[in-house]
Amino acid sequence: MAFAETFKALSDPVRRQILELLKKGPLSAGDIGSHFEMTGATISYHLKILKQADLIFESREKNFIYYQLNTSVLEEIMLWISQLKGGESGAESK
Amino acid sequence: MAFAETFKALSDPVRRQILELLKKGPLSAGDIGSHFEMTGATISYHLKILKQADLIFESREKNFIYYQLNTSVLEEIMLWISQLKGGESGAESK
DNA sequence: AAGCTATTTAGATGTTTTTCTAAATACAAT
DNA sequence: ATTGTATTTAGAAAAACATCTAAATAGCTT
Repeated sequence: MAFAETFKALSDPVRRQILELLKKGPLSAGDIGSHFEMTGATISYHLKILKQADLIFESREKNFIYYQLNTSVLEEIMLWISQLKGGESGAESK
Repeated sequence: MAFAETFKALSDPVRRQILELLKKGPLSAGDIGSHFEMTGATISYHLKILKQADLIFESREKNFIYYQLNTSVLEEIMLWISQLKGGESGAESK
C-alpha cells in the first residue's frame, strides 16, 4: 500500500478534477481529455499516476479504455486524516 | 479557502510526519527538526508550507515558536473525499 | 492487410519543489 | 551592550513534475 503515492496523486488539481468526473461513472481516456485544454498524452500521464496510486482502474472494451474510480483507497486516506484529527480510532462517532 | 494548497501540503511525507508529531501536542521548530535528518532551514520551509495551508498555527513563547495542529481544515478535506466516495452528502451515516 | 481511431510511450523542455549553505532577525541572558 | 540560542530568509543547485510534439502500439473495420 503506497500511501505516499496516493497523496501525491491527489495533490494535482487536474487529477482531482478527473476523479470528480469519474464520480458520475466510467469514462474513456478520450472523454476525460475533452474536459481539459491539454493533449491526450498529458491526460494519459495523469491517468497513469492515478492508476499507480490505485485511485482508478481501467477496463478495456472495444477500442476504448474506460476508467473508473476506486474508492477503497479513499477509505484509507480518510482513516489517516481521522486519526490525525481525532487522536484515536478514526471511527469518530460524532 | 485554498483547497489546492492543503492537498499540496499533505503530499509531502516529511510534512505528513510533522503533522503526526504535532498530533501529540505542540512542539517548537527545533523539537520538530530533531526528528529529521535535515537542516533547520528545511524544516522551517516545510513549516511555512503547512502554515500557509492552514494545517498548523504557531504561538510564540519566550525565545521559541511553538507549532500545533489545526484540525479544522482537515474537516474540509474529509468532506471532499466523502463526497467523492459517497457520491453525495458526505455525512455518510454508516 | 491497410487504414482509421484511441491511447500510450519516449524524449525534450520549462516550471516547481526540496534541499543545502550562509546570512539575517528576534529575543533572552548575562 | 554583547553574546548566545532559536528560527527564518535568501540564493543556489539538484531532483521531480507537468506539459508538449512526435512516434509507437493496440484494436477495430473495411
